[in-house]
Amino acid sequence: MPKGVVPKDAVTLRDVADAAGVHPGTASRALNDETKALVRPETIERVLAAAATLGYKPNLLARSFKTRRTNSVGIVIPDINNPLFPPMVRGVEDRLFEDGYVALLANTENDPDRQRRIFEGMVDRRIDGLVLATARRHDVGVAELSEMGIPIVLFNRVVDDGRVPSVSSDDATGVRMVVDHLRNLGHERIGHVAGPQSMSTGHARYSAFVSAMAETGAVVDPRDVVFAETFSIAEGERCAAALLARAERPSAIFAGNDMLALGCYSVVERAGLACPGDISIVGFNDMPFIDRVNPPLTTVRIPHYELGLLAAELLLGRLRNPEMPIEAVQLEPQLVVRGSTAPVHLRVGA
Amino acid sequence: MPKGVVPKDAVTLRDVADAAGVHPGTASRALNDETKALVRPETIERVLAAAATLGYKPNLLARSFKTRRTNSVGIVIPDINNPLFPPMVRGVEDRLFEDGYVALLANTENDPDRQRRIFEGMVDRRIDGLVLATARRHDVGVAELSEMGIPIVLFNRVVDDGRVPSVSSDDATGVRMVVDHLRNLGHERIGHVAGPQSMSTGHARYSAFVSAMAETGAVVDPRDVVFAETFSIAEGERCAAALLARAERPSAIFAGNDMLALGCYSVVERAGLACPGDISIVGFNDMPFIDRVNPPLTTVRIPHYELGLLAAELLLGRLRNPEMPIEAVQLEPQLVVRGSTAPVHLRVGA
DNA sequence: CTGAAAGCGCTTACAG
DNA sequence: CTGAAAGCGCTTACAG
Repeated sequence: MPKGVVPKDAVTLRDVADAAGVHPGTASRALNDETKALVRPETIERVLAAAATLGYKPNLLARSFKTRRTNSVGIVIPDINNPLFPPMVRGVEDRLFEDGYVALLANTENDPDRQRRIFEGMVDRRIDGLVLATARRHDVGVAELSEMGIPIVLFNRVVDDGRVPSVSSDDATGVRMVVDHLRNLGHERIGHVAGPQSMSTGHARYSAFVSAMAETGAVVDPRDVVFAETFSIAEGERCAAALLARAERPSAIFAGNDMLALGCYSVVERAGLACPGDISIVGFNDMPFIDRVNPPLTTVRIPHYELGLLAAELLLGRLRNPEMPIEAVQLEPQLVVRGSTAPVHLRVGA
Repeated sequence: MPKGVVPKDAVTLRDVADAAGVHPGTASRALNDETKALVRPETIERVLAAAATLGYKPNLLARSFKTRRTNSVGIVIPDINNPLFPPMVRGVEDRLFEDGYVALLANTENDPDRQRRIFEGMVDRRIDGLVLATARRHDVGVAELSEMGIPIVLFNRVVDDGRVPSVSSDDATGVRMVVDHLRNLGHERIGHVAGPQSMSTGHARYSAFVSAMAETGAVVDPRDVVFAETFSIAEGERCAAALLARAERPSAIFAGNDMLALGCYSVVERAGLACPGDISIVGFNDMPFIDRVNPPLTTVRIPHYELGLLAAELLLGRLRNPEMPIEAVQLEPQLVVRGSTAPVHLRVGA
């Protein structure tokens, strides 16, 4: 490591000021959009010309050190390998990029300790704000950040106490569409592979499932609901296996998201069952590439990219005006009927 | 925007020094692993204790401004929505995180202008180095960065002049495995949907295809090769359609990557052809979730995560020692035979 | 081993 | 409208 060497910037503000024959303070004001109103037009021109000929580029580190703004924001997600997140992350990044911000990305793996270390690294680097998809319903990390006054926007998942701005999908509506669809097809007993109840998505979809079923006059046998520990294929397999192991299995399974649905697919296939011939399966999220699986999965589409875009928009708003009221935006989902569901009267043996 | 307000850090090095009864310079040395050897053990202890009770956290911006090291690196990719990249990005991030680095992520969309703006934003923020998956075979942006002395490591794609460190897959070997597989199955004429020739991946696979075919005694009709503009499903469709439009179509298509192969799938299906019944298709990359498509795609697996890991490792090495010789690592690929290829004698009408 | 001082490159009240 | 000065919070030759 080169030590003791602090190479100076090729050309600094002082060089520009000298070349333009003004004081560095004046050069600074001339170069800054917010203060250039304070300086005479001819002076501005002279400074700009000097800056251009010298190829001056401000040292952003010096500026940030002074102003405490870095024009960088952190994006924290569980795992970019989950296909749900790339489009959301793109949404956030694209909006940030538009405003000259840069994005730090990190994956928590839903590990609170890792999340804490990630938060620390970002806060220590003085990110201006944070966009988070990792919130648990009760999240001490998020609470701490809030108390520190770090601007935050949650996306996809939300916290239980509604004191943090967020952008998510209207899961209650989405689930109701699923239940109505299945019920209209004639399904009486619908099983549910529920997501983790420590997360708003898992919990909201589960409770919406119970209410929606009740609304259609169906009662949910508690044994027809199995709770996954994580939103993963492996957990989907475990839960689906439990459901299929019952003496009389439900004629349909609503999975808490597409990853869990993929797990259901594997188990159903391994059990030698046909889908939707023997059992119908529905997912949630309409994540990228899920439209390529076989049989085509009926699921609920949520606007991934827009969700990210909006989350960034909200954060940018708070950065401009910290006093902005707390918003919890919910985006409308849409049922996408594909091949994994069928009327029960078409079922083999039904 | 709160103006004119420069809130001071809660507790600074000066506070710690005061509490410990030492000079700030001494406190700095005591707190820094590289200089603590210069200070007396009791003093270190006193400083550490003071820092702990005060809850001191160094201002990383101030430190970076002084030392010109930010412990941050940029990851630049074409598009995180391409399933190939999430695992690679994870590999890079995980390795960086281990060493206390933070990652800035950006997507170029293969747009040189956007790439330039991204580079500028990162360089201006004084990232310590850059890991790039967006290189073209002749890339002025990459060349500029190199000349500026910014430590770079390329991954997935490489540049033609081998003067930039890189980690990629051994495409020549991978392609040879594909060709041998297909030839052993009895295929005489194999078409190729080639990737963009401006990128090393597209070009290397295309030329390896031609050589490997020759090695097996087959000659490639130039009309059996169609060049895609991008590695996308849409381009795969366009190229496959061109191939199928020929009076006598080849019995197999080797696609430059899995995205292109997916495009081939669509066209074949739309044409009412069966795969592998009527035509065999092979992809490249074995990208995540490609194992879920139907029919199962034969492809070449490259170690995505390890590739990212190694790229980060190489960069970290260069950060420690800028004089490190330039390495171009190639990782071994592996043929994954699934259902999209079949012996020609089993074909309908063959 | 430690102190005193300089300085990294900006921005911004404060005067004029 | 502009200059002069202070200062953001560190690190690091330079003395002692």
